[in-house]
Amino acid sequence: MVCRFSTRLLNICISSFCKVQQLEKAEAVVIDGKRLGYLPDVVTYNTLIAAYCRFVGIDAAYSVLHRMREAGISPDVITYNSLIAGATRYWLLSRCLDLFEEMLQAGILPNVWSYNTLMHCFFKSGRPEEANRIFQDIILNNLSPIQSTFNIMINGLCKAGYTDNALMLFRNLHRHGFLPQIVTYNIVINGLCRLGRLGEARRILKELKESGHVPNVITYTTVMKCCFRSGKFKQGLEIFSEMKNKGYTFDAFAYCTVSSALIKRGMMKEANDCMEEMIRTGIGFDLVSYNTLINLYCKEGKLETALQLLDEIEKVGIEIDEYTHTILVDGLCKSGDIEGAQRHLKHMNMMGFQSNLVAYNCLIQGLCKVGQMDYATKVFEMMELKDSFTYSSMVHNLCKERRFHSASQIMLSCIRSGKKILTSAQRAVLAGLRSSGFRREAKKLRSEIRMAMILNS
DNA sequence: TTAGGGTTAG
Repeated sequence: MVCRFSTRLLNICISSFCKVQQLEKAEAVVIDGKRLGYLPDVVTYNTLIAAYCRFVGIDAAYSVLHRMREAGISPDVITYNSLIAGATRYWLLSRCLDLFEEMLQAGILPNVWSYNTLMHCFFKSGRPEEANRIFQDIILNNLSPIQSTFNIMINGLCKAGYTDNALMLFRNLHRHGFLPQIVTYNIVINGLCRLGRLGEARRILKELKESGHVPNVITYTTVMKCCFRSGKFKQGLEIFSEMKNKGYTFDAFAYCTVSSALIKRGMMKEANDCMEEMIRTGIGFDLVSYNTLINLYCKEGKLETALQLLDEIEKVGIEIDEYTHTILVDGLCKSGDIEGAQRHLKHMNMMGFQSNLVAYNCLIQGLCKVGQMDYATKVFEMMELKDSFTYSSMVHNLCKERRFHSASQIMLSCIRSGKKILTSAQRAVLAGLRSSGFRREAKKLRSEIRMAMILNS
């Protein structure tokens, strides 16, 4: 009895350290506990696995699983749920599915959280139809959905571009016997803010307050980000200041948001001050904080310092992600080291990063900037996945080189594929054709654009 | 134990 009570205390202590990202201290408690005769149990290992997934990486979490098995403790449904959530965090869909299968093979019955996590994983991997199938299974097969089931669904729908369906589900929550939680409100506000639907977001924020909830740190960060995104820079900074007064700047989120907004506006000194303030406050650095700092160094032209920081991240044991790589590819391009950027992109591909679209867009920009337009065209043609950025960059840069016919072809293929192109890019092509004596072609292009838009609507 | 906020390209 005494031992069980102490192990429970031990686990509470470990959990507290894990929550504030102090994994070394959590491990030290495990060691001390063992020395005193209190052996770690399944809760101890589950807590550590969840923390390693969150703050370090999936491989580190697997080594805890290995230690757990060596200690003769069998993983349970919570262990698997944590690992599946960890794999989701790192975009490893096939690993999620393997883990789910492994759990079934081990005779462990999945609970509603296992399904929730799998649903989240499908959404994150860009497979909303499969996520919806799981959601329907949960509802129709009476697998006792919980509030989180709906939160994950609403969030997934928003992120997958089905914001209006998400809003419908949000409005119909009561039919399933639930009321929106603060989390639900935050999800919907964020979904609307991302689309620039500020008026509706404001209305939901009003509803949140009227329903007796108090906006929390996440509501604040969401609204602040929304201000920066919609050009209301001063208002964003005012929210940051209010957050400080309320004690809502206890983690890295607000600092990273503000620093990045300052970097985008070229306010490097202020961005530096912001990150330094975060360091002074004693907030631990996670991957996003490191990425923000690397971006700051890159934009200041301090490539060496940025690369030194990479070593530091490696020493801490954090696995870098596609953001880190993309920031470096962009930094290398902007410093004129195109070969270095290409090498890095190749390395990124070899590492199996599939979300490399932004990195390729950076390379195209970099090549255009150093006048290698033909090479940029080759890269453009080779790219399997392209977005509005890719097309707009190509069109703008071709126009700069007065290659208006090539620009008009690329612009048309963009519009025909249903993607938007910057209005400024459209104007540049049309004006370029006209000014270089191709008035008839410009007129024809205008009607082709109109036709493509009608066919896509 | 799990869900919501922060980091990249014009």
